[in-house]
Amino acid sequence: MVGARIKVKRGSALFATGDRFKSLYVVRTGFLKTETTLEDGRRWVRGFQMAGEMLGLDAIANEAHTCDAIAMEDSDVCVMPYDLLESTSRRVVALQRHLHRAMSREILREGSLMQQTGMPAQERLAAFLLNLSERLHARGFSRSELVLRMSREEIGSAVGLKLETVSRMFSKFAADGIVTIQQRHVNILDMAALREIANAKLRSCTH
Amino acid sequence: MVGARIKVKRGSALFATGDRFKSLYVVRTGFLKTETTLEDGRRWVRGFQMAGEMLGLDAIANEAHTCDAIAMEDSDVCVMPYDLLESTSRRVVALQRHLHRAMSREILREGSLMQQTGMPAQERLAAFLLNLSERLHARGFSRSELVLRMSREEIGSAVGLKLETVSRMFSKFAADGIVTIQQRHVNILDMAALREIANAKLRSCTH
DNA sequence: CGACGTTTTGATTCCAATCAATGGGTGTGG
DNA sequence: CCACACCCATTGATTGGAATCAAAACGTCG
Repeated sequence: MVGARIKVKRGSALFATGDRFKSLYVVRTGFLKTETTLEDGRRWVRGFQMAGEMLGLDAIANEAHTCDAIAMEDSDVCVMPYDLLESTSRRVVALQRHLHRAMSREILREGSLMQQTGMPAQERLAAFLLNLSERLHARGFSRSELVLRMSREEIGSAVGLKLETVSRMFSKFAADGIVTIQQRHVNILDMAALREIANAKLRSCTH
Repeated sequence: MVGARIKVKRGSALFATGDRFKSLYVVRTGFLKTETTLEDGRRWVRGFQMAGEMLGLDAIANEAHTCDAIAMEDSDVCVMPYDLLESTSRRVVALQRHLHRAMSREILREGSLMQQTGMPAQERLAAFLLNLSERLHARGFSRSELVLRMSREEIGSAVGLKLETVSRMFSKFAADGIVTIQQRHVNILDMAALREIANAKLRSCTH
């Protein structure tokens, strides 16, 4: 049930904002980001996608892509023509289920990001690191040692902070002995502490 | 293709967080809000739903609702059993399309809310008012005269601000002659100005 | 009328953005 | 191989906008 596979070179786009919607995509190998250009020309990172994750779901509504999907490293992507998905999912219940869940999960993903609005910077970054850690772990990598494929600016853009703030918070985590950071190599030393920071609301209430 | 219709009394819940997912819902008449309880016990409004809008899409992924849907006024809601939707949409292409689009639109909705993260308070509120205005207009109501069915606190919660800030910004809009406000009755006097505020990024670049 | 919930307004605080400068890494060409 | 340039990251100083704290005005309903 898999369509063609295509390679996307680092820095080039799998699809761009405004492209007519024809297919959904699943990352096979590599690492992508999705981003949009705001009215003022600044770019806003909507998410990062790694192996097994789907792209393009937002394009169904208007039959046009609403963001650019850009490879952050040479990537291998599976193309699934949407009309084929439509017709096949009419016959194969499992596929229908899978598709609906993928969409629903995307709604949840955006929602949980939304939730961070209004949270302090350190909580957002803790959550960002934990999320990355989990996703990498689910793919067989170390839970504690991660290599960030994106710049501080891109992280900030994704979680709603400025790059300086990202840098400061990373430094703070390092000073507190929660992580070690060398450039883009992050080592999580104290997972529990990170989790506590990410859910700090709890304590502020227990007070 | 419509299931049963049920009435939800003002203040009571159509569904609650954790409820097993069985159906999607479409508002017939009335006005609902969806909200979740954060770990610290505070409540966070995820959105407001009016006639024609769908609820429950976020529950598909985990077969459980992730928010409470509460009627803000006596409402009339159409219940669509999900397994029936599934099987019917396998036969009726139009329904399948409709469902997919509804999900995709929900993804877009969350995304456009996300976009407001980092915007100044007045831009968010301008956007909020415009959004409400559009949706009411699409349902045959006046574009400029609206009655807010929710409190300042709920508005703030939905757009990521504190109630005092919401109140201040409303006062500011009124002082600038953009709107008149008496309690929850809002009259938009200068739609163009409101739109400019909502897209202020443009000007800050043109500078 | 009186009590409660909501809204407005004011004073102050605090966090992240901004402005600004320095340091570190990487890659290229002399 | 080193020097230079460029990009990215860190750190410091200052500013600004929303949150917070606090109090008063308004509305609604029993």
